[in-house]
Amino acid sequence: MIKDDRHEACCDETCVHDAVVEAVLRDMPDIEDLDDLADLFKVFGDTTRIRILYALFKTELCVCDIAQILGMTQSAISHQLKSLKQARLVKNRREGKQIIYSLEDDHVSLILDQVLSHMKEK
Amino acid sequence: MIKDDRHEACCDETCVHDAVVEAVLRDMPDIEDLDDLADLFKVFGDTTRIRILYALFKTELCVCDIAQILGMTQSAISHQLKSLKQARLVKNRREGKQIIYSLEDDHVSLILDQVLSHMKEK
DNA sequence: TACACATATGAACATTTATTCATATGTTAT
DNA sequence: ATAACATATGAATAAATGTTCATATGTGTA
Repeated sequence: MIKDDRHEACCDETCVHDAVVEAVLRDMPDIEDLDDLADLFKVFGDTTRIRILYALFKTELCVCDIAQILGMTQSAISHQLKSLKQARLVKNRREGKQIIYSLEDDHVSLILDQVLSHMKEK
Repeated sequence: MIKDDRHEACCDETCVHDAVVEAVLRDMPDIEDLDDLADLFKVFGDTTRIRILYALFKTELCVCDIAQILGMTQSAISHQLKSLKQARLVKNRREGKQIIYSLEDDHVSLILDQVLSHMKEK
């Protein structure tokens, strides 16, 4: 029989190393900052957007070209470009009827390179 | 009246810059590699996981400690640790009843620093 | 002005993903 | 062996996200 209906004792007072926990909490960045960080990573965490970034890595492109390159709908691309722009990873300018997109700065490529090197390790 | 029921002409043959498109396609990494890359970013793209990584950045921790630090359920933490481990961002070892987690390598911190610097720019 | 083109956008739908709950696994101590 | 503890895990639920479809906006051109 189970007589212990309070068997979620785990982590109440038992196994937690209080000193360590407090030390870590003291040095943790603000939750808001970590949220912003996660949000930025989230932008990179989608195949379509990563492919767009790699395409733009080579040259600036209009929306049509990107859609053609990825074999996707103009609408889908446009939606994702909006995300990328909100995250300040790409910028755009109008040129007649077209709108030309390009990478915002070279942090993008640095970030991509960093993560790529992690992957290549094994 | 609308006589043109085929007005999705966009990007068919018209505005696409074929030469540019082909050039970009030639240099694009394999889709599979880009998928892997996106998957890795996806792991960073979650508040809980980012907070876990930052906690581990300071010191190795058992699951209970992490749950305590983040103010979350042991189960939730355990699930996320699994993701982090599959992505090879953390490793673990058993120590008695506890399992101690720590960062897998220092690429993690390099990646985080890189993205942080992008955010701090403006 | 009217039309065609390039892009943007809102709503709907489908899919993915994070957390919770209940329970299983594996370790230590009695 | 049994009980208690620390962690892992499967299923269910809820929330977030990507694509599609239809349509709107804005630009150049006849």
